Amino acid sequence: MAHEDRRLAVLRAIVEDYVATREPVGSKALVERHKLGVSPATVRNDMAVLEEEGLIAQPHTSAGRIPTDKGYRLFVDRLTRLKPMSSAERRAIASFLEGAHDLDDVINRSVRLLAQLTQQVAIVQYPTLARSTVRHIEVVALTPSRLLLVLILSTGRVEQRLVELPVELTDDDVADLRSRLNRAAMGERITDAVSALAALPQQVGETSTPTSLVVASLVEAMSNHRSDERVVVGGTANLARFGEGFESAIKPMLEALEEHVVLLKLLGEATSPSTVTVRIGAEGPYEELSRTSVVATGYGPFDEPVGSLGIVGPTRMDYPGSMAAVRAVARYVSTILDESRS
Amino acid sequence: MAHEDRRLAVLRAIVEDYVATREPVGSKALVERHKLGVSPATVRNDMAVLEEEGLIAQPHTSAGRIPTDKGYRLFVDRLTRLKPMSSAERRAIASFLEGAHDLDDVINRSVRLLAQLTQQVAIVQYPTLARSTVRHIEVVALTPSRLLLVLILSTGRVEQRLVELPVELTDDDVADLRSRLNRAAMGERITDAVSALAALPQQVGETSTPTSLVVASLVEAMSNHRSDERVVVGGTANLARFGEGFESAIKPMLEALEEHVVLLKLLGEATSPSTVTVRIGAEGPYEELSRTSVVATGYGPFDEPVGSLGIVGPTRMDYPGSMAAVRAVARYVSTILDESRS
DNA sequence: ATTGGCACTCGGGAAAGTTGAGTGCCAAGG
DNA sequence: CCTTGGCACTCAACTTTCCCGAGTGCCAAT
Repeated sequence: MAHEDRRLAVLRAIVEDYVATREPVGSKALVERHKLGVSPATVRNDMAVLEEEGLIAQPHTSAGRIPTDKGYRLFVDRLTRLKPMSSAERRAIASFLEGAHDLDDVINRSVRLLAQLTQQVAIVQYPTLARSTVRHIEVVALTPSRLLLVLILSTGRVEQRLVELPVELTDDDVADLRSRLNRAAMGERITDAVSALAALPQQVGETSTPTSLVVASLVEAMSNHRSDERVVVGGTANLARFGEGFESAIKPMLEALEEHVVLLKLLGEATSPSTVTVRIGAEGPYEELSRTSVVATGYGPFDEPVGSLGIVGPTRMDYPGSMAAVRAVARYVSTILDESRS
Repeated sequence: MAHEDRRLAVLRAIVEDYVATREPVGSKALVERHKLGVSPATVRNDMAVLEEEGLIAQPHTSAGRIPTDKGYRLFVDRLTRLKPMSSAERRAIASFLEGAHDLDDVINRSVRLLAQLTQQVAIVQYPTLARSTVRHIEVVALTPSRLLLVLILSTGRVEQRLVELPVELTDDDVADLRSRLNRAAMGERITDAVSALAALPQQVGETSTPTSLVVASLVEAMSNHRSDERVVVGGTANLARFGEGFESAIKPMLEALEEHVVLLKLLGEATSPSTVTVRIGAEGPYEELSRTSVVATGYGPFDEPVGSLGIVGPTRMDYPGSMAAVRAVARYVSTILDESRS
């Protein structure tokens, strides 16, 4: 139907205006700002229908309409044409990220960049251990009975563990241990490395104490959930900008941002690098965040995502813009990581 | 003079009440809540004097008094008796921090702890590189021409650097390099290690390219300012609690918290572990933070501080409590670090 | 020096009034 | 059957006015 189309156009207009002005939008203002080719009265009729469908609502009787969560949902699902980044923006992104060398740098720059592009709070997850492969295991004897294990992964991540041994090792023991560990685990995926390592002690058939202790510690480091939970947050100052009636939501936001577990859960839904996932308001599991939305995606080689990144902001946000920015940054991060892996 | 003493008592009472109630305190309320043994009229006279001295002020003519920055200053300098932590608190701190193993853990737990104890925003700086000694340098060949340098320091910090070489190295070359580097730098302080390393290439008199590249990279890692700038922030959610008229200050706060350089500058004044430094309001260099105070101290062995930690909050804060908490946490962190260094 | 008394100030909350954007509905016109 | 201009109605939010009472400064008495 022709009417159906126009109603959607009206919805889109409402969303766009509301996002831009932060104020309920009325029929008159709508026809003025968008050339809809119909009169306010007609728009009012359409609005009535949209309201019946639960896509928009009025804060109070004599006010304009604002989109509901459902309205935003429909908007992002069907009415959003991803606006490509301007070439200036592309260049800015590229040059900003290319200055980075080590992993920390890439991650930190990404958060800042994303926060700046979207003017929202940005979240970037460190590459998960699960997907990466072991590049090297270093064993350093701090004292004869105290070892520092350094685990170097393909993504550039470095994990460290201290092990206290009940016996003293000679330098040769250490060198032997190192080479055995590396022979078993190098190049393997974490999961495979874990099993390969687990098989080690028996294989060698020595007095298993030191080796098994070391292995246990390594396995622990590899399956360490805490490390998998590493995320970096940036652009918190943008929270203040939300202001104007959003104050009540700011506290739960700040709390969530400190709870990295929560953040990971929010990001967790979006692992595929090929899609940008949007969670709107109360769609998520957290009551307190019912007025915030999350725009996220995965990064890494697209058949094998290694992490997620995204932004968090009020439900009233610029979805097309955010989605474009999130996607763009994710792509660049993917490329950079890929280069450094070569 | 006897009057002098009472006036100070009045100032203390004003500070305490204002901190507790967040509201300007009047003469009548004062005598009711504190047994000063004098009448409101007398207190009013004292107040007039205090106001003349610039220690207190009235927001508007017919209101109670609030302390000025100068008033707080005098309060913390002369009227604060550090209240010791309760033994329950001590135990809580100890058990909370003792669960930590690696350095990251200690730092992260400390921030949380400090934020929780003070109900303010907490900042903890990573141990500076400058003071630590080199424990081990690991060289890993990722490809024949690509080295990963891992620098392990006495504080448990691990720095990594990638080096691209114009030539290819054999495993023996790498092993040789590693042992030479370690012989030169191990056990040295960063500063000494830098010079020792710088002397290396000539000493050996080889075609200096790979070695000097590696050395340059190591030196860079050691003098890396970015790493020295590492700070962790926690308890941001407490910002929301400040609320009620403090909203205008919340944005600059959030901004400052993202600018780690700023934070370091704030902490930088307080490096000695034996003193707790307090910066009140406009005493600091940042215009925007004129309504916030910093309570900080150094940690580490007291003759050789390795880092600082502290809290940031509104000028209207519980100074005695904050100072006690900051000091307590700094002490525990010092102990823990000391143990793990043994 | 301290204190009770007293006139004065003034921020801020309650009550009342005003405005105008926005709505829903209806009847007329394509 | 959809669109449109007209119209009466609603109600949040702003402005104005009013009032109260906490708090002050000053003074005269002790």
